[in-house]
Amino acid sequence: MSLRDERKQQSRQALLDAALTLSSEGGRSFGTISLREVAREAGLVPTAFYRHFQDMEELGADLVDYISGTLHRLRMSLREGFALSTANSSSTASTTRESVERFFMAIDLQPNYWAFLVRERWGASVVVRRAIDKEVRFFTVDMAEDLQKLPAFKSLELQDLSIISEILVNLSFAWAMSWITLPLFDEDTPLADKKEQFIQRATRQAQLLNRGVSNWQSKPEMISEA
Amino acid sequence: MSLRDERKQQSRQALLDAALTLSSEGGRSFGTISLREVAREAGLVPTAFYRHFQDMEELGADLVDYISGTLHRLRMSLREGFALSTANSSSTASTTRESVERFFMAIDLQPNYWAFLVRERWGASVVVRRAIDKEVRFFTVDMAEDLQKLPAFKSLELQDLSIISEILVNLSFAWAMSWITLPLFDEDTPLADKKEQFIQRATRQAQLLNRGVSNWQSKPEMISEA
DNA sequence: TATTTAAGTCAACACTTGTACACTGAAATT
DNA sequence: AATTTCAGTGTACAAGTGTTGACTTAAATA
Repeated sequence: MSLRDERKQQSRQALLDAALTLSSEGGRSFGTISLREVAREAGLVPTAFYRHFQDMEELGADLVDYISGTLHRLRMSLREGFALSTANSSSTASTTRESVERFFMAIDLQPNYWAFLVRERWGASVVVRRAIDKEVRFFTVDMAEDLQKLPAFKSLELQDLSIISEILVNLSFAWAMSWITLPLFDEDTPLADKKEQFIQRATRQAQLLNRGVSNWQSKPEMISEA
Repeated sequence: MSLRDERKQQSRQALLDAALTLSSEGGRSFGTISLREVAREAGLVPTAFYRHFQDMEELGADLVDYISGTLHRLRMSLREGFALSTANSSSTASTTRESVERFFMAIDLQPNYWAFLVRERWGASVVVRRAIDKEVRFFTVDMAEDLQKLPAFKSLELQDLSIISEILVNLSFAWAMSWITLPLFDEDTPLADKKEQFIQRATRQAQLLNRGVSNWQSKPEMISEA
């Protein structure tokens, strides 16, 4: 890569980072930040923005791609986490709890990334929504394929695994955002206590899902559709 | 109520409706609409806004209250729906499907209301977020109390019912928004087909949850925490 | 009937916004 | 060494923003 291209890439990244930073700080979202703000935060003049993106919509879509790529590693830990909790029939409550904890620890590594995806999944920009929707679909499919490789899920069809993955993804998004916004509310309760309580709740929810999965085909007449 | 108060109430309602309308139309959200826009849409001059609300934040919080009140009836149908599908152990797949269909029909009655709550749950305004969070909490508690009255849930503790309700609420929000945005994507597939497919997916997910609930206490040693 | 109250109006303010256009200057190419 | 490319600059403009203060005017009160 040439020197000029390298510098251009740096500016581009600065704009992406600026957009993420601004849409993450208190009480904002991607739809409320302006082109000028982003350029200012990136240390550029407003008109320089157009050298990298046609408009804010395009930046938004590219930001989704960037975030998705970075979160690939975190997907892995999420998969491993759920895998551990359901790999064998003798799974205990403590292993489920561990995987839930691992999930929240993964979120704490890049909370802004998760917050952006969850917030903008139904946010203002149509382009961004489409990009995230695509990513969620990939996420769901990947997880279904991974689950299929596990002993406990061998008997299930890929279609059913996709259903399970969809629940997991939707719940994960809700959990992630609740987890991130925990420090914001009820400032009278100690944060550590709130975290512990929340982990317990999420763990129980995961256990309930496990029950559903383990008994998925035990009464097949209830599954068949008319 | 005096004539003057009555007219004031009308203007107030016009402002609330305007805000909901504007934040519902294509590619917008509450954080992106301006005070002047709302006043204009309501047929008022910008400065008249201040006779009703201190700022947009206050309008947002009041709008959440208004929407929540109106959706009370829809809560009922959702409760009845899930109740029907889990009231007895001989529940079939078709009754689950019916309750899921009833849920989506309820959403179609006031899609804007649901969209507002789901979109702004993690949206830009902190005040609105707090208001919706409070409402979600009420929703969850109400549902837990209702479930407790049902035969199939009698053996469960209120705490566990709250866990189940939390899953249901989070999934319902995700379902609702996916349902509402169905017409927006993949315009090559017929809408009716997409709806049918989505209902089937949601139905299966609900069935999986039912399995989890029915087997919740069958292996109590797995529930106990360390 | 005379007075008060307050929802809605009007004009003006300081400010931010997106974008067009002509420009500079260093890196890349010839 | 001369020329081209192009990321970044500076200026400018029309349009929109929240909020101010003084005003009208019809309903409520006295």
